[in-house]
Amino acid sequence: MSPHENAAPPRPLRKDAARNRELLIAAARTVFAQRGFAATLDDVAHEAGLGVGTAYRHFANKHELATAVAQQSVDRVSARVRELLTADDPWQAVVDFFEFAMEMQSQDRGVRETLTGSYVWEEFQPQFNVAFEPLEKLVQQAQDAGVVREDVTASDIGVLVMMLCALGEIADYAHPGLIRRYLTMTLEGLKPGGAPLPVPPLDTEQLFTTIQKHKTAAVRPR
Amino acid sequence: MSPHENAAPPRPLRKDAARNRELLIAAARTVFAQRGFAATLDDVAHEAGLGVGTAYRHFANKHELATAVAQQSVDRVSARVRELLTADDPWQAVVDFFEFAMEMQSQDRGVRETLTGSYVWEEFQPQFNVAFEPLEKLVQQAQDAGVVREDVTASDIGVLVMMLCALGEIADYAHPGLIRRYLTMTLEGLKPGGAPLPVPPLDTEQLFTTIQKHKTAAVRPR
Amino acid sequence: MSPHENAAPPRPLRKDAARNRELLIAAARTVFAQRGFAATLDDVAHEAGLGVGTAYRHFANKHELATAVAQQSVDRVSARVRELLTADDPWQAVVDFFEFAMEMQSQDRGVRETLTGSYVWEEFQPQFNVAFEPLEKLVQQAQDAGVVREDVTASDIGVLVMMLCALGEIADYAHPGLIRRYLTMTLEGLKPGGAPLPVPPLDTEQLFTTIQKHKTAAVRPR
Amino acid sequence: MSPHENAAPPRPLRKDAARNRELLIAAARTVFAQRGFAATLDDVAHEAGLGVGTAYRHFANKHELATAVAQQSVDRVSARVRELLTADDPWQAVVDFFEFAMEMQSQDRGVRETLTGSYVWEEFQPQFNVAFEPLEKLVQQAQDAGVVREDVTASDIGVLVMMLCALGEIADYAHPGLIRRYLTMTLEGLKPGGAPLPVPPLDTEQLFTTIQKHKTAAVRPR
DNA sequence: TATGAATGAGAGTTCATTCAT
DNA sequence: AATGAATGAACTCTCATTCAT
Repeated sequence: MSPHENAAPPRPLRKDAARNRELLIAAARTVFAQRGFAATLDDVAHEAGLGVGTAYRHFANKHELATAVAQQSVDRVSARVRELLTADDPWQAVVDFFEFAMEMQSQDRGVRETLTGSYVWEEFQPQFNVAFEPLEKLVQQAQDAGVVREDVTASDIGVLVMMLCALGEIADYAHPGLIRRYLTMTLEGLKPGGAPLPVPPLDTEQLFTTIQKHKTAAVRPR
Repeated sequence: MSPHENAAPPRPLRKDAARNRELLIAAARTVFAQRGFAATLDDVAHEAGLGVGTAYRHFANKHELATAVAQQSVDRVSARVRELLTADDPWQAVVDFFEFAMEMQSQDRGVRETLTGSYVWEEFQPQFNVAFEPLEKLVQQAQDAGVVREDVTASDIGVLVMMLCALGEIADYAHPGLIRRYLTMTLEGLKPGGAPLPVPPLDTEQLFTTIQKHKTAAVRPR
Repeated sequence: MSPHENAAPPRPLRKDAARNRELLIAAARTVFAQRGFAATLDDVAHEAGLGVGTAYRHFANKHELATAVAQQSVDRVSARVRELLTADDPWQAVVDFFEFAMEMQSQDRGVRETLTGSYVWEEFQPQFNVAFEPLEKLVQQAQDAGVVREDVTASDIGVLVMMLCALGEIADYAHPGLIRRYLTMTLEGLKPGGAPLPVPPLDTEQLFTTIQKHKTAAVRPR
Repeated sequence: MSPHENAAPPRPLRKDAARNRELLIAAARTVFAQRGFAATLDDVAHEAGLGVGTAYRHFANKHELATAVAQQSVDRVSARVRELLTADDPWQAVVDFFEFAMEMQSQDRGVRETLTGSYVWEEFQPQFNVAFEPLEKLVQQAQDAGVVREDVTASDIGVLVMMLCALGEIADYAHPGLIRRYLTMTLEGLKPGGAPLPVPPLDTEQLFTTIQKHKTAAVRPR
């Protein structure tokens, strides 16, 4: 690289710009975690020690920033699932996955609002798929081991996590731990030997699209 | 005896006014059902073919109208539970109760937002209790018949319904019927013989209070 | 030393923002001067060539802007009183003070509404006191010279100004100058030798509090 | 009068209608006295035990009712002045007039708002004149007795009363009696021997018109 | 005729987004 | 590139006045 770089600005992202992006996402996580997506972008920007304008330089609008936050969360889930793929006990791996997801949401109202579909956005899809691939393997392993009913899919797990998050959204603040009661019941439903499921599951694509559709109806950006 | 009668309405309400009140609640149900409680009172009023002022004559504010809508829904649930108390098959009664609740929420985003706690209000408590009393009996009957695990309570049913509603909120519009898949799984979790539940349930009062607290954090009336 | 400096403005305020703030206060003075505090903040903002939102960026609400306007007026009075303290003729200084106050109010319905107590606010008190200190000296000087009756206080002057303003409020627009007629009569009442005053005056604090109380009853901010 | 009166309805006012009119004015006096003209016509009507509609049957709008109230007040003043015309001591008569007016306003915020010009209306004029005629005589008597300066008129008295009322509006609630202090000073200004008045007074007509103009600017009926 | 329900323009305030500095 | 000031549509709620019952 020549030292005359002023001549060629189009580098992907200047170092401080990249840093600001991360600052913003971190601030957004903090703020959204506490007050949900109802929080102001002004608040997020100031939490990051930046101006609103800067936020808009990095993210087209509030939803995009929210999506970025959500993506990071999903990335963390992805990573965890991949770890769990190498676990010894396939059933425990499934349980651990649920517990990890519960742990995440219990800390973060933004995550809950995301998983409950109040606020996701189109650009979200890639990460979504990335997370579901290993989850499918995790489920398959458990099914191969005969500890999870055959007719259950990764998208079912996604749905069940979301339902549990809905509870977390309401009860976790006042009664942390309560969610474990319903997690236990939910896990019962995954074990083999239950009544046949009357309706086929969504595939990953459908699940994503469905959440999309919902949010579009729910939130109208100005 | 309607549970509302303790309220002792100061005057019987003029015939047209009573009709408009109903019109407003109906309109509110329609509008809130489609667009959630984010919808404007203006919209509700116009859906009812009335002016905003009229809405404000009947309801002190948006929350009160929302509460009225929610109360009607809860009343319908109450009534249904009481019917089911006389059913022959106690398990089927429980299933029917879930299906009724699902049917209701599937039609109505307002109901879902109510059950998910985004928008309930203090005055709501009496109805809430009225609905839970017979539900406790329903659970007891099923437990006496040995078809529901002993450690499950009415408040658990409430929580599970709420979780299923969260799914309805997202998926029902695009995939009506999908919810039956997860209802089936959920019901598995109620059957006797499952793993012990690691955490005690909330009692009815706690459940109500918890939903209250949540909503207070989420929605700030002006 | 300006009396405002204790306030310690967090930041020096960007140049354009500072200008807009002044524009707003100026516009507010103009608009409130003509139409009183009943005028809309929308109107004020547009008079300033700005949007409402801008007004709300600078002032938390209408009252705060009104207070800012009122403070400027009181500051002008303060300054004038201080000047008059050095005048040669103590009686003429008192007269000049009244005339200055009349001149001010005659131009400005906002000032009148302030002095008549329709719209003052808590934060206003410091300025109020700052204005009354030198006024007390002015009165004392006149009493030492034997041209004002001994039992009269600065708060009396305040009250009399207010009463004259009430007249200005009604008559000044149509009959500018008329107020001088009643000012003359009022001044007669200040001269030594009159009938004893049957009731003690308020002190400065009481006067302020009284105006406060009144306004609180009259105006209810939302 | 024939007993067949149903045949001829166009009598000036049916007895109960007349009674309702009085009920309304009485209620308006009560309500306006306490809360000023900011009070709702609904409130006035209910205070009278009637519906708003009835209020509108008797008075074209809020202002007209306010005017009716004001008229009664002025009538009471008129009557009192006429009484005082026969008093022995012409100076005391003037003093008594002021005291009567102060007494009235001290009880009634509506009166104050009327006399301060916040809320009078066109139809008011006749009563206004009726009140001023005897007042002129009262002043003349005092001047003939040499106890009031020659260049003072009835309209001056009106103006001074109004100014004192402005004080009452602010201070009377918290400091009843304080007004007597300023009444004393005001009366000093009326005694012969003062500095010449630099501006001629308004005549009654002008005074009325001036108050009119003011109010038109101040209050904009919708 | 009396009632009180209905109306709707308007007020104060918020906040996502734009844009001048 | 970063800032934060400006914008204005939108939202909730009030109340003088009208009108159906």
